[in-house]
Amino acid sequence: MSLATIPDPDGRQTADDRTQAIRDHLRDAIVDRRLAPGTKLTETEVGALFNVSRTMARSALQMLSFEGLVRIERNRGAFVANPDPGEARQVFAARRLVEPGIAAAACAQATPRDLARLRAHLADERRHMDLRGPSARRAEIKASGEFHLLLAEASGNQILHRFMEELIARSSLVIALYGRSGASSCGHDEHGGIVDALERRDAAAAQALVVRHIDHIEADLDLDQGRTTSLKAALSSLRPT
Amino acid sequence: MSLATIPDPDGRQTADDRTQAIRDHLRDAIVDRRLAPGTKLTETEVGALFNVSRTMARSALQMLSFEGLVRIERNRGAFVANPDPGEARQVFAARRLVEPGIAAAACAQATPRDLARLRAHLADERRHMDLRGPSARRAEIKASGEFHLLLAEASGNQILHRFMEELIARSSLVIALYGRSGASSCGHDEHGGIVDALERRDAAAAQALVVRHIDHIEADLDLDQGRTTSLKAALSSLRPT
DNA sequence: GCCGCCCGGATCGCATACAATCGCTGCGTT
DNA sequence: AACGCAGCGATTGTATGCGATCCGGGCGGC
Repeated sequence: MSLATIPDPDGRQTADDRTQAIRDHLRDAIVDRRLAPGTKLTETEVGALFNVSRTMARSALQMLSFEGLVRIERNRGAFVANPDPGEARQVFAARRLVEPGIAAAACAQATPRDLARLRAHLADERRHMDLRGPSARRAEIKASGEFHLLLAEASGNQILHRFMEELIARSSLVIALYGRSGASSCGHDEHGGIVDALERRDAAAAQALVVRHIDHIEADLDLDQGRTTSLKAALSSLRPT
Repeated sequence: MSLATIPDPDGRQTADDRTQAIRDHLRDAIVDRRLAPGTKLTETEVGALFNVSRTMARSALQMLSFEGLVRIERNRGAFVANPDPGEARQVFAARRLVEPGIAAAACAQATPRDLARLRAHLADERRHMDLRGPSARRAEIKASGEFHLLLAEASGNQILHRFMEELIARSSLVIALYGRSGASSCGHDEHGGIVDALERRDAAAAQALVVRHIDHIEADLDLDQGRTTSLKAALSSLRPT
């Protein structure tokens, strides 16, 4: 029954913000699709799951709504976001705008430490790729997202990093929703190529590779599926339980 | 004494979210420098100013901290952000990355309605430019920011629009902090040129003009002033009252 | 006289309590 | 039988209370 457990339930070790921890757990659950899009997240329920009061649950949900992973309707409650194809396209349009620039910046700014972390991450990704099955696919999506986050970190710009955090989280949700399962593993080699470009400090190449990479990810999506009617779109907002 | 008043204090007219209104008022006050950077924003005090309880004040402050306009220190309180030159540079680096792309997107997506609104805004800006004095300068900074927001709106991408909202707010703060007063009015003609390019659907020109525009804004800043020591930087975090 | 320590006030963190709102169910009416 | 409406349960919106934490000032020791 438990969705996730706080590392230290008696609440001392965790030190600073427990609400932060709740938010992270919920975000993971959403991005991993352990929480289906459209699911209602009752404040009381969330609070009970994490052994905190509604205050904290509410706070965490509000944070997630800022990130676009949760939709809050006044006097109705919070629901796991259920991005329609249009929203999905916007997410990727934003990535297409932002990420090449981040790659270029990372080319100029990346420290050896950054590069090492990227390399280490590539190894992680390869490990996930060897596995099969739905949980492996989840892990793969998550790892793939983390690569882009590391890239943003390497750019040395905290603001862009935070933007990317949001974009990656929403992308993961979109991929989980609309991804054709088949080709999603193609990403890894492209990641490697990007790191190569970074190490050569070849900004133009890095940018081009990132654009191609995003193209590939988006091409793997099936964003035309729900195109029946506007009624369907309206219904998709309801909880599928 | 009153910082700002809620349109309808008895709290009916405002309809949906009062915390939203509080956040907007505070943001305006910060961006306008009616609240000096470093000022402590006590939950109780904010609540009293807007006739709400700490709960709402806290919520509004938390939103602002997400936007980077307020810094929250655990068990200490909320303070108006006091961006150091490094942070200022990150803000503008982010804008330099994002805005040209937005301009290009706007070239492709802008509706006649968008263009009309941009034109109307240009007229507003010209009106502000004719006035002199500190309050006029504030209005000018704000109007200048709104132009970029309209541009983001014209791009048709809500996500990018929200990113720009944050960047513009932080930019306004940075300009207010580090701007040399003299040349800031140069921006207007550039705005006009950008709209011209949009109307011609000339994406390349629009991008180039936006980049030049951001260059000019940033060139007008004096980001080397606090370069004495790291001690100075540490002290700048304290409240100047 | 200077330094470190302890204590008090202020402020936040979080929980709980009360009020407002919404959707739903069941009844009465047409 | 279908529609409209009123009461009710559930859930959120908002306020307040209590304990925890941190900063600053006063006191004692060195």
